[in-house]
Amino acid sequence: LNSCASLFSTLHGIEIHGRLLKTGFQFYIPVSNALIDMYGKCCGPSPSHQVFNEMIERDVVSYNAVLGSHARFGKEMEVAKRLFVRMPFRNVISWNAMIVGYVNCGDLDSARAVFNELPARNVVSWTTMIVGYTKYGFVDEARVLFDTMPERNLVSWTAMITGYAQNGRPMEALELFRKMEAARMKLDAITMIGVISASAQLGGGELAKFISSYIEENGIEKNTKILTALVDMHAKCGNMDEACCAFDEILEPDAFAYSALIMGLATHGYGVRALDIFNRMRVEDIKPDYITFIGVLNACSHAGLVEDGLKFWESMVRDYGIQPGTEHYACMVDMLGRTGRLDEAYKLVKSIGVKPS
RNA sequence: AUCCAGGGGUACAC
Repeated sequence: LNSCASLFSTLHGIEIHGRLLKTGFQFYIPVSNALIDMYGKCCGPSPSHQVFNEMIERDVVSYNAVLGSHARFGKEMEVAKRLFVRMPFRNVISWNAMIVGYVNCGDLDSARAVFNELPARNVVSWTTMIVGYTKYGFVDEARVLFDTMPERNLVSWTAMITGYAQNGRPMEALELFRKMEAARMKLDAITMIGVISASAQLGGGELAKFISSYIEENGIEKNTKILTALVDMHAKCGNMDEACCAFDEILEPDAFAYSALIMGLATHGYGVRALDIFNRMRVEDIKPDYITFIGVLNACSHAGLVEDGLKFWESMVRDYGIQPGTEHYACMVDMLGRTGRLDEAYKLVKSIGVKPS
């Protein structure tokens, strides 16, 4: 059931549910608890509730699992709160589930209120608050929590590093990375993504080399996300050869990976190569998205491929149903402007429904 | 090992 939950494999979950009823295993509380959790993760609160209601005897985990089904995405926090206050059992996990819900709906004040009331906070409570603050740009508030929490683990460090990286503060991200190193902590792939992203923002070739070899030497798992981050980093640090090598290591590149490579090639003026990669993406049947087209139009703009640019601009809306955003307009205006087609550029600006930036 | 926290790609000009 746990595997079904993490794979969102509802059909297998339902099949197992059926077998449990035949074998009588549903009367073993942990099994029904796992069922509640599986349904909550795969299908949402209603089937969870149904299993919960059919139980003869429930424990705190049963309540937490059904609470999680409501709170997880931060929708239904009203329901979650009602359940939370009338639950007969409650532990730190119940409180944390409420904090997660409030964080995920952007209600940081409520998250903080729950956190403040929580009698016995654990490392998850603290880390969830740190993530909440950084997600909404309050990096310094997050850092205060990070510095005052009684104990930190890998996830807390990663949350703080990623928070800095995502908020455009790469120096501080790397400073924490150095501290982890100095403390001889073992880093994992998720931590490294924040570190790679920070290095990409700094854009130094030496740093990029160091990071690459660090990943090799420490046996960091080279999954698609790591490799995509490396493509981006090498491109931003001016080493397109390394960027391409990283891309070639990706077994099944997705839209993120293609976009990172296309954008890197575009930035360096390799318009034709960028369009080549875009074409390969079509052949491999990977659906380009909003961001892919920023790279594609950017490639046309930087390489002066105006006719291609106009073609992709139309195709974007017609074939892929992507509504142009400010970035796409900017690429087009830039492209037309650079090649002296100023009246067309002007017409395009005037055609933007909303106020142009 | 029945329930809670960390993940990559985003335009132009200066």
